[in-house]
Amino acid sequence: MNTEDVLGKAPLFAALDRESAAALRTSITEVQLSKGQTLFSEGETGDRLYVVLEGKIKLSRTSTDGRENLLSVLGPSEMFGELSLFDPRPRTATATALTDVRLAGLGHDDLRPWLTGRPEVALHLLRALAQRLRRTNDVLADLVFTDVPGRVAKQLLDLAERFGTKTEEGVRVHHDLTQEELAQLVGASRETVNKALADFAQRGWLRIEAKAVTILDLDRLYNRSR
Amino acid sequence: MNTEDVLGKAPLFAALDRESAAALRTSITEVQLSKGQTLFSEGETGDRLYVVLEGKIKLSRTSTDGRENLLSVLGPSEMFGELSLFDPRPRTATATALTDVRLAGLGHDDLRPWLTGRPEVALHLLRALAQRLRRTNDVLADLVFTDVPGRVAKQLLDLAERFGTKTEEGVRVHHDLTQEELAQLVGASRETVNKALADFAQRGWLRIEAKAVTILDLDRLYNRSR
DNA sequence: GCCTATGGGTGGGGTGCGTCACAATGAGAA
DNA sequence: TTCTCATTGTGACGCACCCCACCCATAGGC
Repeated sequence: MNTEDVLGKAPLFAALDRESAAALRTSITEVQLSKGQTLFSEGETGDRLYVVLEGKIKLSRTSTDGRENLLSVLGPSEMFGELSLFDPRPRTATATALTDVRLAGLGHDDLRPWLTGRPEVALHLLRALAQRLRRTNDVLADLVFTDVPGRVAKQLLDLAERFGTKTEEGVRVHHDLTQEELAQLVGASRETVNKALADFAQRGWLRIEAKAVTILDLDRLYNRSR
Repeated sequence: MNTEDVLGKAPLFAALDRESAAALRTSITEVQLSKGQTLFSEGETGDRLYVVLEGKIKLSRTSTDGRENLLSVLGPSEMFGELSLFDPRPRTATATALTDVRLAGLGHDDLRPWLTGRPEVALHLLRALAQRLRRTNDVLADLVFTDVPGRVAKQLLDLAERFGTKTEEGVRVHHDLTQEELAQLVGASRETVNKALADFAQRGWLRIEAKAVTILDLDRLYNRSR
């Protein structure tokens, strides 16, 4: 997919007609990172937002005693880093490339005139943040009410929706996460997640692959996630 | 505190000069609820946001199997219900009065012209949502990394900051929550929260009162929360 | 080829906390 | 006042999950 199309799906650009979008694109700085590189770190100042063009990025936080947790994994057309832009404070998360990645970056000053001059841009962004807040509240509830295998199942289904490709066997989800990272994403230990995955595989619901799974029985997995 | 001053502290009005604020106020509908009444429920449609003028409101969600959890407790000048306004979907939480309460309500159509005509309003709202998202992410991390007593301590300190009054003994926090509700707020069982509170009281860090606590040793409680 | 590092797989012990069960206290109604 | 219902207080028990310990497989460097 080309840059144009990927950007068009981001909430920021979806609000704009073709002409305006092209104008905004002139302010964009493209960034390339190779796998493992970090774009910005917790505590730094920063007022740029990014849209993933190609590849995947993870957003993580580190607790005082050094333990990590993943807030999210982002793929093409998804936006991040905008909190420091709307609310001028240090970054509260670290952004690291899970794969080689290409990003579109936009600074506060580039965006400002569009926010003030184009109400529909601000409205789209408000909607995007509102949706994120809802999602985050869902995740919160899951942490309280759902056990680890359930959260793993749910997370896999979510990843499948966003990154999955249909095959004749089922849905292949190349998530690019180590089991350690998957564990940090669902708020559990690596071992427990591994055992949950092994159990699912044992039951024939999925097959484990390198940084990927193929979901063979969506329905069963879905039931386990509720 | 009078209505004018309370509203002025809400992010929605903070963006406006005195004159515009007065104009926006004419669209406001005031609502009164008595303790225990619900303003709106999960699943309903709705496109109004509210600012608490007096009293306290809780926002809760119910999981499929009937268990509840509290998203937040809101007091004067705090805003809620705006997600359904920015993102037209059914409400994802239920709003219930913890005390007799007075609210300022504003519908989508009332607000729309201000959002489109006044960029600073939209910017303030974006900032408010960004801050909420950060807070929610903090809560998420706490659920993963902090034990129940720690979460209780943290929650009490948060409530103290927002609703506490200084006395010669310490800080009195009239939170208006039953221990059951406090438990739902920190994502734990009522019993465990009770035991944590009893332990804190035992150590002389606080005194338990009816729907309130007086924090006697802020420092120790703070250390326990980290 | 070999050697090291990184990630995956698996068993077992200890424990924090949820669940159950019941007693005690308090607040509001009649 | 007394009765009732809501809320608080506390012990016993079980289990999900964290932590530790270890081995295996694979990939990448030399």
